[in-house]
Amino acid sequence: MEKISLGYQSLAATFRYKVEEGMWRIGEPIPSEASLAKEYGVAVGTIRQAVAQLADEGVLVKRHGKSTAVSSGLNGQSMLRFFRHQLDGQRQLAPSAMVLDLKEIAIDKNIAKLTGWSCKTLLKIHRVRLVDGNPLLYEMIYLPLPKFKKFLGYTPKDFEDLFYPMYARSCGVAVIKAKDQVGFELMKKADAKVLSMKEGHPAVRVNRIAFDLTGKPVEYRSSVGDAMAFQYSAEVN
Amino acid sequence: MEKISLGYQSLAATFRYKVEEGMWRIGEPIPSEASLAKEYGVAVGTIRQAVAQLADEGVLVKRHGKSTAVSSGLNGQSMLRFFRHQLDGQRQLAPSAMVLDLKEIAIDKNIAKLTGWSCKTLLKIHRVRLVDGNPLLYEMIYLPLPKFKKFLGYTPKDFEDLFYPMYARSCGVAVIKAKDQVGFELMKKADAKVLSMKEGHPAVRVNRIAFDLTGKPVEYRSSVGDAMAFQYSAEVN
DNA sequence: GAGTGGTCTAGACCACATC
DNA sequence: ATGTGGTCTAGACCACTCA
Repeated sequence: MEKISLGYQSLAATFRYKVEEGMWRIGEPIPSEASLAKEYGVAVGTIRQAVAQLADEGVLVKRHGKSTAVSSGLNGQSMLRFFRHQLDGQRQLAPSAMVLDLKEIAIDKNIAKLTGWSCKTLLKIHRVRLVDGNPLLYEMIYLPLPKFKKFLGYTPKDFEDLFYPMYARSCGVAVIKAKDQVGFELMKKADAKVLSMKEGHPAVRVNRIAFDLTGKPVEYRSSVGDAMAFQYSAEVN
Repeated sequence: MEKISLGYQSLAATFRYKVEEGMWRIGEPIPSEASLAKEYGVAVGTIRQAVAQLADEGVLVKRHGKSTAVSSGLNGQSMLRFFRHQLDGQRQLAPSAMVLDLKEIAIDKNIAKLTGWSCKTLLKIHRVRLVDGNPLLYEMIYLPLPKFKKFLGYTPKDFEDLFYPMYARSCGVAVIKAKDQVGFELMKKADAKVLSMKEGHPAVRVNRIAFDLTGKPVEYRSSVGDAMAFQYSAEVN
């Protein structure tokens, strides 16, 4: 095994590969910087630079005093917090979620184009997100099917409130990034029914593509809710 | 002058201070890393770490082969690109902007709360952003007044299409970050008139607070447009 | 060619978490 | 006490920009 690698960028690529191939498993610690330095025959500082880059990308997580680990991904609370809730004094909010339906479908041409997925079938999950029992968001979630086949045997009540941690635990998929597109439309009949609203009511739609550790799209999600209750926050840099 | 500073974080704070106080001026190069190392009696690597942190924050800009400089800020095209334009084949889009009005006003209580500004008066600028001559966005821009007093003598036609570079050049203010809030409402009469639309039409409102090199709010902007033509993109990490 | 930042080394010592 | 990552040093050499 000759080493062609030169420089911390190649090392970073090597480490990224280890994560992709599952040699470094999600949520688990990687070898110490000192041992990696020995293994690759470089100075510790060089290892540190490579690790720092991956930590920047969200692939690795550094923990002072403990080992560096492969990221387990976002926790998935990132959707509901975008709604403005009518603040009833200091009362606690009780967000929850409910899966209405799941089924295997043929891949949608539009979704295939957006995600670049080459699989033949998808798992389509309908669910509602609620606050204090009131339905706020109606979500359609599409997952590529070889990868998420474990969910095929699930029933609606087997799903947890937060999906992303469940992806990590059950399917070995860590979501570390997502791209949202926010648009407005008039509510369709089917959506209105689920949300107990009138057809034609102003609605917001958020289409999201979520990415895993390797930068590949692993989820497509289309959510609809009451435009009047919606507020989206973002930073521009 | 004794040095109490220890570590690259203190150095970063020192450098940030130099930028705040104008000792390092926006758009201009800072001393080389070697000379800074000598000046502060630390190793070059330590200087590099401090500089890297500020570069990360967008305060400094590194340029391989040339000197590191204080950032001149964002270029301000970050608003209009959020609309979906009906693509007429491969035709080029021609975005532009027009200032309708500017005046000095007493500070708005709500804006004061959002920005933390303690000044007494603001400059309020109305402008329209157009694509191919069609009004798409109606913006109200609020600027704190000691800082932007130079604009008091301007007439509408003195303003350029992109505001942020103009802030930098004319007022020494570099915008490097902003926070957007996207919400939905029904169009008010005054807004509808400017945009050639009907009152009560679905409208999107984007409220933005823009921050300068020192992290202080320097602009409040409220923009309204046709919700049906709007699309907002953001990344979640 | 002179000056800048970018990469890398081989150490030292510090700060934190854990046993 | 041990092992981890965090900070720092004092060099060396490389890569880029520009006069």
